Amino acid sequence: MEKLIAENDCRACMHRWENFKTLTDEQKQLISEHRYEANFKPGEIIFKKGSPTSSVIFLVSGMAKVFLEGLDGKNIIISIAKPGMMISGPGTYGDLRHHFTLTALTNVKACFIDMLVMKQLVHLNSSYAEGLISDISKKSLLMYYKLIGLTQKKMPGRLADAILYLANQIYESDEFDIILNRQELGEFTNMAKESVIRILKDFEDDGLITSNCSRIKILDKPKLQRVSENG
DNA sequence: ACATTAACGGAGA
DNA sequence: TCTCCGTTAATGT
Repeated sequence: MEKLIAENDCRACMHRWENFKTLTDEQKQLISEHRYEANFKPGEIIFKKGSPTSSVIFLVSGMAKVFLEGLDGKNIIISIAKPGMMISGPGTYGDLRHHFTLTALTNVKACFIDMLVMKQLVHLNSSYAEGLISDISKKSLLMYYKLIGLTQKKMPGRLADAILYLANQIYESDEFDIILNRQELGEFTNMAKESVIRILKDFEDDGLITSNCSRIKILDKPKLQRVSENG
């Protein structure tokens, strides 16, 4: 019974997002009273481009992909979401709509926090507000460098970036099972899946990585970083 | 330097 | 069986 209470009280979960540390107990309680959980299977849409930004989302468990729905049904994956990250769009303080779609890559438990409450906290707590701006700014910066990478790097550089991103930011390990398939890896690096396959093989031939199906292991990280930097 | 297309085999529903 | 995925090679831009 004790355990059940702990699981339902989101104060136990609050440490997951850095910025929740700025909240008072009372403010945390406010969030506790305005949050809702839902479970998703791989491939299921958590929210869709165009839908209202009525909640901020945190993954309790699992991973999801954040992607833009471009022209001709072509997607651009902009990031992978995992627990501890705030997932909300720039539409939050704009047209109140999502501009990207979020779908589950694994089994996902997601926590939906009422957007009105999140906005209320901005008024109540200036440290929280600053942390929120900081979070949004970091994401904005990432997009700048992603834009440079996608437009000015060649394919090996882009794929090296993707592998380093997954290793450093997502899995925090140099060996991992990618939850992205080849198609999605292409959507993340703006290349055809056939090119992804060919360049993965090139990397393998050059001793940078080993890859069989979903398992990827980085063998020579400095060299991979050089490929990333040299485009 | 890349995308596209076609074709094939394997895995899984 | 049918569909999805990974892979390869040939061809197109």
